[in-house]
Amino acid sequence: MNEPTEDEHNYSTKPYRTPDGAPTDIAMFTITSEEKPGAKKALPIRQLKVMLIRRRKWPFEGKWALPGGFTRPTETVQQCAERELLEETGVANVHLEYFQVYSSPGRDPRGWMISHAFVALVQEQALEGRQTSEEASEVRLVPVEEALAMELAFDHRDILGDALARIRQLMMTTTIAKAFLPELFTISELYQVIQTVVPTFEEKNFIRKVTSTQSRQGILEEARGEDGSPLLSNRYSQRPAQLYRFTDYAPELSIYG
Amino acid sequence: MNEPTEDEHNYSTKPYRTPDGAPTDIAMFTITSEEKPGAKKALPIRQLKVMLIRRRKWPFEGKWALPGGFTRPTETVQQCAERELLEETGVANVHLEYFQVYSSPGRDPRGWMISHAFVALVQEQALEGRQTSEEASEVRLVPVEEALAMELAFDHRDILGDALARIRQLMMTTTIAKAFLPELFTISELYQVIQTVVPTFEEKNFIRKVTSTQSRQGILEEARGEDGSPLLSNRYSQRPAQLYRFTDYAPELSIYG
DNA sequence: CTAATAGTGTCTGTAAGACAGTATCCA
DNA sequence: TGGATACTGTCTTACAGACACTATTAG
Repeated sequence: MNEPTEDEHNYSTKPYRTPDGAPTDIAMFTITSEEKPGAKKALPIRQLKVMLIRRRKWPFEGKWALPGGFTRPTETVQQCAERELLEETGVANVHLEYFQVYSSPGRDPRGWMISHAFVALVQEQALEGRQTSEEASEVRLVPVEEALAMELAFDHRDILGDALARIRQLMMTTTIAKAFLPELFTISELYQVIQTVVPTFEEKNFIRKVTSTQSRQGILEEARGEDGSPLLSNRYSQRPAQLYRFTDYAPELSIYG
Repeated sequence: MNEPTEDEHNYSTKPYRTPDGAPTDIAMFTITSEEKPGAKKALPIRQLKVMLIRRRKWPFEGKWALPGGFTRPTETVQQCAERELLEETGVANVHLEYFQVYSSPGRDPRGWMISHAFVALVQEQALEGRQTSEEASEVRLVPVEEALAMELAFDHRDILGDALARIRQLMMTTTIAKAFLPELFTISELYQVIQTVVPTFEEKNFIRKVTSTQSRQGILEEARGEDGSPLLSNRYSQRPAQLYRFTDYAPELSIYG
């Protein structure tokens, strides 16, 4: 380090109490898809789930908690969250977004801990294999409503509630839905994903709105083959449906106009 | 404390390096109004300004910086920001909103400091008297564009840039404009405030949009006297203008419908 | 009267919303 | 052929955008 040391400037952190750590907590969401029993080629049942791990140590030993861990002096909190997510759940290349700080005195029995909360969004496929690992019993995907009813460690239920509110807001105001969708998707897949995260969402004429270039100014574009023919999917329907992708257009919302 | 101590559980924070502090930094914005030279009863010149203080100690001695200070173990970072704002600038009862964490290693020469950044919005009148105090030379309201061109302490220019982006977004998507306005205001005052924060904002027919109950679903309501007569203002115009107030309706924005 | 701001009238295009009807394909 | 999803046609109402026009009052 070429920086001057603390001593050279008569500066010391010792007279003041300093935090005992800067942990991160990560609310990692995924949407699971399950075939409707009976009907093939029907829209699947989708569920929003959050990843929880079971604590092995004091405090809150045996309780379920959000994954996370302590930030190191050599990394940012974002890097810490990426690292912990990889270490604890084996997941990388996730949409990972900081959203809030939790600093109430006494929130952690281990000491003065100011925690940094993230939301992560990941596709179900990215978790495959992970679910059957040797630690499977200690890592669970829990439906969000169920998780909110559980007694979680620390203030993790508050954090989870806030995280859920955040991704609901993000789902309506940004194109974050792409984190839950393949590169190409049909309109009804998109509609289902939005409804899974935001159950109150309902739009008649959803197709009209989202595909009319004029009003939405093209957040979606039709997928076409090299010869210009439309790309279609019949994963969930008899009649093949047009596939779309998100453009990188990000609409600016306003309450004034 | 009735909590179990660390020792009882064989837990100690000592083996790990812990942060040297959890400071807060506050970007406090205000809009100054100045009468147009010459014309009376004309719309005032409004400017967005940010509060800076001059540092007296190492590091960055003599440099301008955002106000802020170290969080104590007995308070949340929000409470810290409120306290520091009061101590350093004499301002209380402000709209104060957390917005980001800054945790790059090396961002503070004093050690490992994870900083919590807030935006504050305050009306010019709330700062009156403060500007002529004995420390006046050490606290300044600087036009934002000027501040962004200055060499500020730490990473405060980055923080200020992010804070500005944040209040621009808040200005367009929430009713935060009320923090810069009196309880009752005219449509053109509102329009001016929005334009001062977001210079690119331009809406022909602003009155129509913002007062049509149908489309905006009433974020504003007309102010009326006890006898039901409309309350008017001629502060900035010859012809008296209708006064409005914000309702507590908060529209939910969506890119999908 | 003029300047300065506040607001209305009116026209055009287009979107929103509702909903019935048609299209496609599998079992 | 029926069921399931994917669209399209069409109609009504309402808003968006433009812009000329009127209203109010200080000086």
